[in-house]
Amino acid sequence: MRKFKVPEVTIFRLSLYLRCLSELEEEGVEVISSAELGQRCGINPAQIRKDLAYFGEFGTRGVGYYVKDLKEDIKRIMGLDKEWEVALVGVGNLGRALLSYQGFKRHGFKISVAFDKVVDEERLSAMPEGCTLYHADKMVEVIRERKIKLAIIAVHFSEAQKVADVLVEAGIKGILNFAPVRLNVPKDVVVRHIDLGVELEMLTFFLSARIGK
Amino acid sequence: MRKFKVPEVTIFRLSLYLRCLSELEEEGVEVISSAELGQRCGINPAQIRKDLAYFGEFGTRGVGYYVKDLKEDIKRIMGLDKEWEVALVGVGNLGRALLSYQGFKRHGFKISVAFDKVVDEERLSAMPEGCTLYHADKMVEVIRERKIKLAIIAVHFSEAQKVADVLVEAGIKGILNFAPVRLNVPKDVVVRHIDLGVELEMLTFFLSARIGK
DNA sequence: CTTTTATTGTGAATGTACACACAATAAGTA
DNA sequence: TACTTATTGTGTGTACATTCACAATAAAAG
Repeated sequence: MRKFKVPEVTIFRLSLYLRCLSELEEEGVEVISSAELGQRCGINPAQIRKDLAYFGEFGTRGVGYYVKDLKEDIKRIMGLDKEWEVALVGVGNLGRALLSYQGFKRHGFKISVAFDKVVDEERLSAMPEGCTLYHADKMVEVIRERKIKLAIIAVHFSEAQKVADVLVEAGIKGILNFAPVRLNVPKDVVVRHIDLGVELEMLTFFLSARIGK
Repeated sequence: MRKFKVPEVTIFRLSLYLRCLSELEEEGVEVISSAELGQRCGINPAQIRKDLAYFGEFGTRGVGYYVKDLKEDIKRIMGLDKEWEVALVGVGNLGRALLSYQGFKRHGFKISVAFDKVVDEERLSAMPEGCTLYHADKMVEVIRERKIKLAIIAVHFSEAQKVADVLVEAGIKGILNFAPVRLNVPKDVVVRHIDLGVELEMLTFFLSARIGK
């Protein structure tokens, strides 16, 4: 396990590098320098090297990085060398959108169970191959049974904290939260928060400053 | 207009303060100190004061901040003292989820037009009150006509850049992008990027480091 | 009107992240 | 094997962000 603290932005950028490397691999590029990679993903080459240096030495001096190897290394660093099962809570509009999002698979994620207070034909028909819908009452049981560690909260904000509590009880260790609420969880549980309102508000700030609408 | 550069995190936090202040107002709290506000939203009180100091003096020494006033001030700072019309491009699963998201209204946003390559009964029936669906060909015309400045891209990644180009042509100045692609736009256009894949990958990094699955 | 109290606004200190510049070094070439 | 070339890995300086600590000051109390 790592000894030194790695900045969060570094992890964020690793994920960008990974996407870029996948593209390069598809294009048939075998070797790339930090300079070229930096160009492609809009990041300073020194930054890339520093980011990677937190985890070891992956390049070859005078040559660069072998695309395939670096991709595998970053995947391993980020824990993406195996598939992750994900539990989805809330099969409303957003939940269904997430279920149909094809991008997860490419990243090695699979929503294999979904939960809702209501189990009806509409929701059942939204389930893709390999994903089972359960009543919300079954959350602890099913998640424990399947040893799932990742969950997505896509319920109304008034219920988000309650859901989070149940997920923690069920053994979930990482939560992606779409509800506009700061979740209270034990510190061994990691939460990432996607807040559409905040994102739009940040846009309007920059716009007002510029166009002075 | 502001003379000094304001860090992006400060804008992010202003948005948090705003939400917190709205909650306080609903609870009937009239005055709050930076210490209490900091407690509530998990931010150092000195940080809050510094953030606000970029824009002026809003508190009363020995007393604190008047909730209602500060809320209005932050709204004004962020350009949220008027309603913003938003154009949505892509009425697939994600687009429909966004159309039904009630949170936007609370923040003063209104999706008033939507565009898709396909205009069929399924999509038309997803339109809420006050939102019109147009064929994608009408983008430039409608957006210019209505002088809309904000747009959300919720199309397949293979089309995102093309859509962005059209939006820029139509006069859009702020884009919220859900497609996993770094958009290329003129520098007077602001883009915020929501990348589900990256968010999940960041989770697995922290998890792997902890539970070493 | 003066003193006390509470809390802001801010200069200075600390901590963190970024970018530069170069020594270290792997591979290719003579 | 020695030399050249390209590019990494990293020590160092700089810029930026956060936190501390206190002087400034508004309101309340005497």
